Amino acid sequence: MDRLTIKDVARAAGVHPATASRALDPRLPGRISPATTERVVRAAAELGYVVDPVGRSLRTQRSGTVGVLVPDLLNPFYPPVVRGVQNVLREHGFEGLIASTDNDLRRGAELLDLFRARRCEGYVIASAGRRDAAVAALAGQGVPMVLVNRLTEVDVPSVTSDDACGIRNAVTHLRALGHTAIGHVAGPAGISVTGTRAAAYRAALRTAGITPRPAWVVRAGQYTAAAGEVACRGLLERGEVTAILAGNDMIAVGCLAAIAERGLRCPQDVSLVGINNMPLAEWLRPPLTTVAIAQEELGAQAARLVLARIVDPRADAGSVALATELIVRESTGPVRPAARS
Amino acid sequence: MDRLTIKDVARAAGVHPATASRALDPRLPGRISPATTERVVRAAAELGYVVDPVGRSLRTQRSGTVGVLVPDLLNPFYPPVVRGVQNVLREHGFEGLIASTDNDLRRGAELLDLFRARRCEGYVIASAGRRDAAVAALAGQGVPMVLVNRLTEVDVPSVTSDDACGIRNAVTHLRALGHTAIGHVAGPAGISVTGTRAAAYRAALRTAGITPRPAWVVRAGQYTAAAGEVACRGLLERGEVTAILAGNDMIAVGCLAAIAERGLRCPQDVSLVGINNMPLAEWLRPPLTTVAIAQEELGAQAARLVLARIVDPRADAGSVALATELIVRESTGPVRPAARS
DNA sequence: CTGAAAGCGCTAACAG
DNA sequence: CTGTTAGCGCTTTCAG
Repeated sequence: MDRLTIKDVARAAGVHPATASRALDPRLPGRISPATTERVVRAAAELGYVVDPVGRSLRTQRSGTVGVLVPDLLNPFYPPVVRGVQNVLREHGFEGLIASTDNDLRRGAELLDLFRARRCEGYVIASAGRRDAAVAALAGQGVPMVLVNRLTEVDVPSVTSDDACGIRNAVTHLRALGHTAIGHVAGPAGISVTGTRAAAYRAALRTAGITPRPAWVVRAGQYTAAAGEVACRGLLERGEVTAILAGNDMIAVGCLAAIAERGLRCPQDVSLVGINNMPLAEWLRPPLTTVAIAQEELGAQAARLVLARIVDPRADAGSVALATELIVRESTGPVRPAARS
Repeated sequence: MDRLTIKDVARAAGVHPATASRALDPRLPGRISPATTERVVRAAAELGYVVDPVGRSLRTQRSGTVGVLVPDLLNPFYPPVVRGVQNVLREHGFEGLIASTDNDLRRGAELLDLFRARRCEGYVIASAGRRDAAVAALAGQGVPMVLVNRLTEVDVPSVTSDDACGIRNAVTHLRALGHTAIGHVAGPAGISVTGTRAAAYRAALRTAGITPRPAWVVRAGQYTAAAGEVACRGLLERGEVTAILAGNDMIAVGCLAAIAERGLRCPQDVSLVGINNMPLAEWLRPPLTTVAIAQEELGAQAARLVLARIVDPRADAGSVALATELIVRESTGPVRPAARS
């Protein structure tokens, strides 16, 4: 009942193993007579035969496997991305090997080696640093690879969210509420989204007729609540801004803590906007206004691009930017005239 | 630079491929002369050879792969578990295939088939229903398998948290604050933890000298905030309890919403305790008192048990219950004399 | 201790 | 359209 091979199927159908193999391969249309195909398929079904991927891999030099690298599975941003990737891969008979780099480039390189050892046919990488030697090396070899969310200096096909548009909408929203002194708690340097978002923030301010001031921007050392809290304290001490755009929702959580700690209220004293729309955003007090990113779709698109490149390595998988949506909750409100202490 | 085989290593070292293979196998002590071993190892290192797991698998009939099934990767409880599993597996040269069942038994069965097709050598299953035919069938075949957190009717080695102890501590804590009318918002039926926790809740009450009343217990249809909110409303309407033990943190989030909706304050009017200590617990308003579970350790232990059973299938991997810890935050406080409506 | 040979399960290339 | 043959990369007999 356990080890069922193509030979068993062939014997049951009264044909040669090679014929059975061909009959079961849907990509060979008309190469086998309908009658034979029918007999083989029936025999396989009755016996409950499933191909041994190992034997197949050895012969075809293809593993049916894609490496998926995320910075941190514990960060609620990534599980939906992984889910999107897995679903699409499985639809196409592939399996994703999932790993977390813990935001460590060296660990990422090790994991890529591991994936290579396992003969992954392609890679979905959400953990790339702007300067990521391992990723650049792999890209240089022409291995099918798609970056998600974070880009490298080297040009590699990617799927990102259109943060610039989302941030523009957020600033417009704040401007309409009367805010003109809008701060930004940026994420750590060395990751592309940090720069993208900071630039988009400045551009959006200008578009709204506001001249950005350097004193309005502080940097969090990581995309975590703790780092966000520390950074936000610095911003609040200067007492200039009435609204804050956080680099992402985790940083926004830290901002919320810093705001409360200082005896201020959100949104009465300070309005706050996050980015990502993580599940926890709606459970915060106050529920967080945030720029939603279609995380699962991010993963799904990435998987589709990799698969396309696996099927045809020369297919130039262009990069994609997915639309974002501003989710207005209760952390943003009209500016108070007296707020500029 | 790409396809490097054992033959290449053997040639470089001037030995037969079989010899090279033996020299690189650490489990064969003294079967190969130190000099030869040295030469082969050096050659392999210089060339950058890594074994092809496919060729090895085909020969050894072992895939180096373990299937890992969780109910829902988007539920923040599971990523740490997965991480614990992966870390231990990788330390031992194994790779985990990760999949979410979306709390759907049929989907779980499909995924198990997928894993079986990929020749997984063992399984870590965190998604078992109390009556789970697919899991039971697999267990019956003597395939190495360890359940995490959720148990089935069939007896299978498992790693769980000692919820009973944690809940006892939570009730003791509430009792010390003066609460005697303590409610419970249980999770959905059909999952073992739901029953375990409900029973532990009743036992803990009795231990604290309180006679549990049926009217104090309501059931949420899922372990989600939305379901918790609906269930909790029913409990609050009766107006009997001054404290609530939620079936887990997600349900607790829902309780928080229901409490606020009713114009009550936590903890002044109603104290609340969760279970799991998910990351979001400390970001809630008020920060949630909860029973912490060592999730990563849960996964790590499970992986160790499976590996042990893979190495020696007759090893009777006993079940393990990990200690819990009550994390007291701000959602629990002294009972108000006037609180009983 | 090492070499030779065989074969894991599958499919591509080559007949027929 | 189908059978034959061969070999993917590795390890494990079996000889020596």
